[in-house]
Amino acid sequence: MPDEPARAYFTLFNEIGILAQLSRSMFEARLPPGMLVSHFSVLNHLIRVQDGRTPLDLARSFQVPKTTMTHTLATLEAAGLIETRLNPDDKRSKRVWITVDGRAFRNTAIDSLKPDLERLAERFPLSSVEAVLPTLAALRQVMDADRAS
Amino acid sequence: MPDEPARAYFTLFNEIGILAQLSRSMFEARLPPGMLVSHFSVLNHLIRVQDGRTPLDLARSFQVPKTTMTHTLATLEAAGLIETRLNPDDKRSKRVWITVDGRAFRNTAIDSLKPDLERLAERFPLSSVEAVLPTLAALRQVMDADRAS
DNA sequence: TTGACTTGGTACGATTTCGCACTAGATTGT
DNA sequence: ACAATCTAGTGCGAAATCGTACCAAGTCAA
Repeated sequence: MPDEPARAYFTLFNEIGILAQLSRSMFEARLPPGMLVSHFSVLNHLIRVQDGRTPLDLARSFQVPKTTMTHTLATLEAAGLIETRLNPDDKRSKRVWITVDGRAFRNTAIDSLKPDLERLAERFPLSSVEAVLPTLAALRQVMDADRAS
Repeated sequence: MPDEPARAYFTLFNEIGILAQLSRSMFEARLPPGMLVSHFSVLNHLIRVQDGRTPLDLARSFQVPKTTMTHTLATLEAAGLIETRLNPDDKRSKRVWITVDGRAFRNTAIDSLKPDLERLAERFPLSSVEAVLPTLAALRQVMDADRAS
């Protein structure tokens, strides 16, 4: 691969990294102190996708090591936002459930983020989001598959 | 803002976060043990943009707190990949220079990443990169400007 | 059934990342 | 000139993240 295309891929990943950083700051500025995007994302995922997933499931969804997920879940459970129950089907594993408090927390967080999104939407319209999302999702799928192999 | 558009923005940031995670893993698998993307990125930036930047400059470029950059630079300097000199124009600040070893390290890293990029390019062509890059850059600019205000 | 192997989860320690508080040097207004 | 303010950088402590090693439960094959 010649230098020029390689550079384009580097630039893409660089841009993605900085955007992840920027969105992280934006989100965390609105979350209560001590709450991080990692916590919010798990709660959001439990509602969006479904309750009752295993920790390993969640780790894979977010592409983080399972030890990281153990730690994140412990924090969420200590805060009463989730609860874990043993999985009767497989005694090695747990299942994670969001609590009433967890649901409320997630909804409040979303509400307090909306002003930021609205401001953002003025300069980066929904149509642009829809323009890039499929391509990014495709990239994710490719990288995901490659990683698994 | 109704729920539906809000969800699209959430999905976008979720996708960006996971992609950042995936590219991080991909890069770090090729870097020597102990070397992280944060280190590589700084070296790359010093070559791409220019030597002789101040730590604060770099922190802003990567959107990380300045204490984080202090730590990253200390690690790089301990490894002999950069050196810092006092800035005669402003005695509060330093300037960061990449060393010969640093340059070599960065070039080696890029070479060892190329196979991954080539494999990626088979399924996610350069044209797709070029399709999303301008939009992502625009999003970055908008968020950057918003943050500064 | 039993031994080899795989899978889900955690304990532990190292490192990164980050917020807060502080110092030294620069800048601004009067 | 000089006090108030701002800026660059670091020290320190807390938390997140992650790799390694480990244990318990499940699977598979002979």
